[in-house]
Amino acid sequence: MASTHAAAPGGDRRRQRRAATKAEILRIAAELMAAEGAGGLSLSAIARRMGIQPPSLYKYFSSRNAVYDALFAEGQRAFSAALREGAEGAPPGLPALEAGVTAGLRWAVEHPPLAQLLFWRPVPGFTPSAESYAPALEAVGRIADLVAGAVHEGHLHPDAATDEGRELLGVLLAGVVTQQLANDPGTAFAEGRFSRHTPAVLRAFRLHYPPPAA
Amino acid sequence: MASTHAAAPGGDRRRQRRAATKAEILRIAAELMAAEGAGGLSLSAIARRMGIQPPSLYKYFSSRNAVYDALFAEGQRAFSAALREGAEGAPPGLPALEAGVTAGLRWAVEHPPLAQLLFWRPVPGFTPSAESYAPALEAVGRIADLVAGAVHEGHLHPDAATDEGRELLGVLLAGVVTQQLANDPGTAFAEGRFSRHTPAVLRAFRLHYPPPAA
DNA sequence: GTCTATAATAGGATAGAC
DNA sequence: GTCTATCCTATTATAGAC
Repeated sequence: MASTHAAAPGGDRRRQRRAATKAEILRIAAELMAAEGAGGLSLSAIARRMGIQPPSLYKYFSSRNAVYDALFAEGQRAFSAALREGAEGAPPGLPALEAGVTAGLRWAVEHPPLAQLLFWRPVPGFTPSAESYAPALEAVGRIADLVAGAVHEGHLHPDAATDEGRELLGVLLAGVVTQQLANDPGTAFAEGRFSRHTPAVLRAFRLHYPPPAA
Repeated sequence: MASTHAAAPGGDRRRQRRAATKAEILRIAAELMAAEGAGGLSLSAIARRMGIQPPSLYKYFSSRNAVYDALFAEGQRAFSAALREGAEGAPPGLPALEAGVTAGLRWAVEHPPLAQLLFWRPVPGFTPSAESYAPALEAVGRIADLVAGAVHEGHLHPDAATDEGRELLGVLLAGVVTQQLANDPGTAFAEGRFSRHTPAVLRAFRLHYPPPAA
């Protein structure tokens, strides 16, 4: 009854090894996307870079799109984590919103291939699976919560928490990422010709939804 | 001395026919990009759709990237024209700026494949030639002129005409186009989940650079 | 879990006949 | 300016030995 997948001695090591190999595949895939463009990923190139033969990759991912799907999920989780960690270190309300959003943008600018996969649709035949899309919805919800928090603290007009407000914020974020990655790639977040204007972008959002009291 | 390329009788017709064929190639290429994604263009597919053999295409374009280059140039010209025509129909200053920008965004949302080629970098090995990039600079200059006009009329703070102001506006435009094409493609400009917020986006820019007098 | 071998396709691009 | 034929390369994916 004791299969190789059960909790037999050595099974954990084997699973760890397998997970490490999958992680290395994804790491190299992201490197290749950075070099060739997000749509230019090929299993052969991954295998070459790893020093193995292409068929071996199928023991870890069932298809090329499965690799994209895993990268998409990983990217969404990392983006969502950046939002959360950025917001955690700041006082609730507007500061948390702006810190979270800034951290998210920084992550995106520092991870071009994954960010392109999240914000654009650069791969012809690929659409994320429902499982991989779940963290995407979580990130959207997280931003919505931060906006709601800022409204609740009286730092923003309640209209900021409407569809219009959330979508306007999404437009601003996507704009920074898009312009930075398309027109000034490889520059650090703080110096990026577009990402350096993140504070101005946040200011625009603030001015658009001033609190009722002010 | 009279070569077939000179102004001999019939030469014009021949040139027109040739230009028409090139235009049809580009039209079909744009259709395929819409269906397969901007990076998914193949000469074979174009030839199939036209009912000719792939090698025949090389009489019109010297390579696959030459097709992309022509599409890029065509897109930039059309985008720039949309800006100009939109601005022309409005009073000078802020109205001209907002009308021009809105017309440009409308064009982008209505021409997804070309807009992706202009705003993103979806094709691995392709970078626009200097000739094709010239209209891009023209479009940028046109927006700068519109901003300067609004400042000159006293409708915007002079800071709007700085690098920061122009880059912020670029971020806003790229954000609308990106979000609309990536997350709600195929919807008309006025109803698009993101493009419908164009007036709000322009308002944010206005509020960010209020005129000194106000 | 790795390999070799191979299928099945497709792609871009060129040479040369007509 | 169109075709056929072809080159060369590359891809994803599967079958089966070890």
